[in-house]
Amino acid sequence: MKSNLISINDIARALGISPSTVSRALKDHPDISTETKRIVKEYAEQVNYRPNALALSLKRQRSNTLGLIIPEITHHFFSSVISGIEELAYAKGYRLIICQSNEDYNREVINTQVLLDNRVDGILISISKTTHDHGHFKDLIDSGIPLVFLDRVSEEVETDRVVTADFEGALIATSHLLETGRKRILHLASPKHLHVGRLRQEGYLKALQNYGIEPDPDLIIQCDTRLEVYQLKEEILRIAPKIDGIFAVNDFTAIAAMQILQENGSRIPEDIAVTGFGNDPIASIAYPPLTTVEQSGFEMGRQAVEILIKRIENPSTFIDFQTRVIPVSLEKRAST
Amino acid sequence: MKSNLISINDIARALGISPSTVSRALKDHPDISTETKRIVKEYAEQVNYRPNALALSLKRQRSNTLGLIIPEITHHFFSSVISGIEELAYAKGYRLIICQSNEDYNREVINTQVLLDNRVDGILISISKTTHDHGHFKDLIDSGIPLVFLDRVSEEVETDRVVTADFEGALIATSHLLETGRKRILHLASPKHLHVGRLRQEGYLKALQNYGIEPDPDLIIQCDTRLEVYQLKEEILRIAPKIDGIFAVNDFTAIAAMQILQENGSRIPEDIAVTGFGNDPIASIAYPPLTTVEQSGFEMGRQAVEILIKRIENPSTFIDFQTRVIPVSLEKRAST
DNA sequence: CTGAAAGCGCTAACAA
DNA sequence: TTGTTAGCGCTTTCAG
Repeated sequence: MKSNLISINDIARALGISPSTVSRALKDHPDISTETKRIVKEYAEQVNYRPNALALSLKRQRSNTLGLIIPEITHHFFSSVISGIEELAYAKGYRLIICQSNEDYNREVINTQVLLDNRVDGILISISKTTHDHGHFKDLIDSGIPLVFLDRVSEEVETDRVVTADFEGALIATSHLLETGRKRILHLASPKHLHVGRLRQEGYLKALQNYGIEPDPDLIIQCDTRLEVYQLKEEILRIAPKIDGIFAVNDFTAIAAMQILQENGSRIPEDIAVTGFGNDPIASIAYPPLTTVEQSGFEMGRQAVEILIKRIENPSTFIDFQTRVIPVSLEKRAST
Repeated sequence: MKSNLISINDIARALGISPSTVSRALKDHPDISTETKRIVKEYAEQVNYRPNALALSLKRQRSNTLGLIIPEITHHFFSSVISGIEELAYAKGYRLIICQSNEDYNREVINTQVLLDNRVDGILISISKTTHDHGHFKDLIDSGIPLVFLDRVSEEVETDRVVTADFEGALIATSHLLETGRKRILHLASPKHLHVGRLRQEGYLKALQNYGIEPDPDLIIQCDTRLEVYQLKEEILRIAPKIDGIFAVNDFTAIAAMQILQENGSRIPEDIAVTGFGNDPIASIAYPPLTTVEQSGFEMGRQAVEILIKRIENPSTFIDFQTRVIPVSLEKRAST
């Protein structure tokens, strides 16, 4: 059946009544007679009428659309975040526009503009690694649109946040290494300006402190991608004989490290025990399966949307900004 | 700086000129005097004017938005597809609304409605596994909106398609097993109604035929997820002694099969060589690293958008529907 | 119970 | 060179 985008006006004309009556009839306005309602609804059904969301949005000043800016869609953690967001947004009747920053500051700035231009009702954002200036977030706040940070948050901007228990995760992962008798633990860390990375490093340090171990600055290397592990291969192998454990800031780094160590003759976990962070699907498939910190992206996404929609739907009632911390747990596997 | 959503009318009022003059000045209409343009642009800049995309869309009958319906965002292949789509769509000035069907037919139908309601200019879709009725796709075609199928295509609907070279991929993967001397090759297959799965099975059969091997129906098991491998564990292990190779319809299935076989004492590739399909990141990390068919989701996404935008931007000029086949290649690793 | 009219923000044909 | 007006599709106040 043809359905070439009928409007309320078309229906009104066809039925010889006014557009306003059609509008009301379709939404069961009490003023309209049962008979008129029946006729209108029947006809609307027949021609497959569907309200134009664009016109509705313009009228209502509300698009029922959420915007998301995320560093990299192709990254299991982020794609689970998206999945969680999409799930709840859909259930609540919101659409989702997704922008990718590709870890590029400039693109992130443009993306915020694009979302604003499209009058999204709220924005979810996980900050790019190259973002140091947070002015564009402040502009969003100023323009009055609700904003929720996810995982990678801005500390300069006051708004709602949903984060992983990064400190605790790092603490339990490192403590686990210490409990199993490891003493010289290398930390493969993220750049300092990433809040997440800093928290994980603090968790690592705290664990050492709890066990009365003096941290050794040589045992903290900034290295948080598979590629960087290969670039820093020489350095890591040089340190290898002096260590018996590794706490890596994420699973990719952990696995790459395991691989170069194994190629170099180290046994895992006998010589060096390794833990990652994130519980990416690759962790359970790595050899040996990687002990890591489970971090639910899906749950983060859901909770972020929950907060965001609450803000959108209660614009007047002031609620304090909150930071929700999604708990983590240790997945013990054969690498430790 | 405050930027609370200024409209053209606001500017007109503030400057004491008409909205149409403002509109024209902002877009460098030749009729407008240089002086007026300067004043308008300066003011617009100052109050941080941004055109309302909703109003524009309504007026132009064109939203510059693309819709995507995809089975599961959390799946590396699909997330790379999304990434390719997002990349090119963004570059061409289009927004992207993403819907997830979660492999659920009903949700897929509703999603097509949602996208239509939002007046997207075109739709990209990869069909859910549970979709057997294709009426909703026909409705889309009837309503005149360009539609491009991605990877999992409908054969009942005539439109543009971008697909993987599934047959060839299966052919080269199976041939590779045969070349290395394997003769009894198990195929872990997708449900028959999935076109992709059927093509891969045909490629498998063709390879056998090329090598003069009679296909054995017992050596084709319908099993295409990690979970199903575990559910069919008994059956697979029962068959294991009789086979020397496996061609799995995807990498997860291949890896899960390797794992249950290894737990059961089989050596890979010595006893049984295994190939997957897709080159998921886990393939290179599996133990042993999995030989598999490289399939570029990113490239598929890009090409699908390219076709779609061409259709959108040349609605009148009739171009024949095309099916673009994205080539594949074999990634040889230690599992064969 | 129903209709006319205005307006959301923008553009474009037509007038001046 | 600029302004007036109508209209994209819908809702809603006000009138009848």
